[in-house]
Amino acid sequence: MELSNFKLQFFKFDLSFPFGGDFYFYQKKHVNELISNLPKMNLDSIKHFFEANLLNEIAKVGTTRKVEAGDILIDFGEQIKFIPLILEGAIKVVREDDNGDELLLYHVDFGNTCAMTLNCCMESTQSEIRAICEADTTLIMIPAEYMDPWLAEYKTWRVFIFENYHNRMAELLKAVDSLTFLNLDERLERYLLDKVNYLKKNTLRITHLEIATDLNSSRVVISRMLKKMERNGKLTLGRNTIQIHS
Amino acid sequence: MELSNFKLQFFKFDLSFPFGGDFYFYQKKHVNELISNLPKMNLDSIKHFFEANLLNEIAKVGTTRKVEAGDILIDFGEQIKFIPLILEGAIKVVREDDNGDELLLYHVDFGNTCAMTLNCCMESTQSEIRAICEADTTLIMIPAEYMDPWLAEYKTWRVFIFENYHNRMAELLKAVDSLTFLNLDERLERYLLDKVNYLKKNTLRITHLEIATDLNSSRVVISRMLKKMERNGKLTLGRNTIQIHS
DNA sequence: GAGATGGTGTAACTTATGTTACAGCTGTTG
DNA sequence: CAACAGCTGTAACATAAGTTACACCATCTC
Repeated sequence: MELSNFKLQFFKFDLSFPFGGDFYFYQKKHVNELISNLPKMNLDSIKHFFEANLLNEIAKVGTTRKVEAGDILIDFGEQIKFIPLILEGAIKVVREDDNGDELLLYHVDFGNTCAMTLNCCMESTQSEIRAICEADTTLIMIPAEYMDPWLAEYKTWRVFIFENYHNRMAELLKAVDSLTFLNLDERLERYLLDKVNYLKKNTLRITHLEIATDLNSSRVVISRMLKKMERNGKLTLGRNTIQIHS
Repeated sequence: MELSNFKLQFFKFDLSFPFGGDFYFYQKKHVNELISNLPKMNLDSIKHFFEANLLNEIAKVGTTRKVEAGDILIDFGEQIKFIPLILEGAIKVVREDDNGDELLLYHVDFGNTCAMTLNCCMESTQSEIRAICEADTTLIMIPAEYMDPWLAEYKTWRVFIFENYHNRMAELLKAVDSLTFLNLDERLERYLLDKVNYLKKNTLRITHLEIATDLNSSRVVISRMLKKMERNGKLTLGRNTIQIHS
């Protein structure tokens, strides 16, 4: 885990700069300037989400963190002390039962946070999910104690948090729908298209076993279905790769 | 739909009573006094959830509504203009696909609200679910426009809203878990126990077809499983009734 | 009380998915 | 290069759940 030194740098600057509501544009520019000095932290992607004062605060108390593909960001039962705000990359959120069987719930990508995590921040409960990085990911970690006061103070924070809840809820609903109303072959198809979408690649590096795990199925079944899809011209199979024809 | 006249009555009273932060206990009592004058609106069940000023506001802008068992409270695609706060009764939330196939997602009962609905209030989107009353239900309807300002102003409102989100999310997660990791017979068992729990009756008035619909299964299958459970001494079947042995 | 309606029980069959078993292939490691 | 581990393909079989069909009841209506 790499922590940037952004916090300190910003603080120094901040002392010389008495912000007020009237400095909106100036201040915004100021934050951007700072960002440009720090190639590792790029708030650009989120700067339209938040009002200037809040961006300021985020920069002050947040720390950047880089996580590699495959790393586990949050695991079951962990106490969460930071709100993760994703700047870049992609994270998958999975659920597990007592037997260790898994199911992929949904993906979280740029500009979002994990609403499951938010609950934990607000109520100091434990994580009910596991979050795994799918690609190299950059995030800002915001200490959980800011969650509540920012809700009171910043309209854009409220909007952000609620939009995230809404999105996560919609994703969960989609998961329920798939499980209830779709057959495995349809779920598989959706899964692959989803992956193509958020990884922005037509050729996926993945094994049949990994897919089976995500869909809580078995490897043999997935291989069978993939082969059928290949015969139908929907994709091309290779060792560790699947090329989707879109 | 019956609207109480609570709003006006309270307002009259309110004018003669300049509230301030220091009047906490007095004010609380005051609210209770008012409530006792209005058998139809009983804020008792929620009075511990909210700070006095907020209770005050709820009473001012909210209207009570009584809904009968079987009524549809919210339907797919509806625009939601009120936050429903359940005082008494039980509501089930279901999901439907294009073919009209249903699935029960979860139940909402006393002291709770439907977080799905909250999203809609905040973002003026349409309902993704249908909410059906399972028992005669009393609720307070709060106009959606108070959602955001109260978040800014009242800590207890924030806690309430987030707890609700958390609970709904947990329920959805439970639904996903059931669908993924349980067989239909286990889901059926859970379903029945759940029903016993929140209806607080051991003998359920329900048909096999209704159960099949809630579980998105077919009547024949449910009858088969129920019969087996009866043979195993878990319950007693009757026409339109199931008595659970607990 | 005859017919209609809706709820329940059961058998026989189909289909989707999971399981076991095994063979062949690829890339890695000693 | 021999041994091994991990990935893929396929056949044969097992199981869970859905479907169709029909009989029997209870209740309600005319």
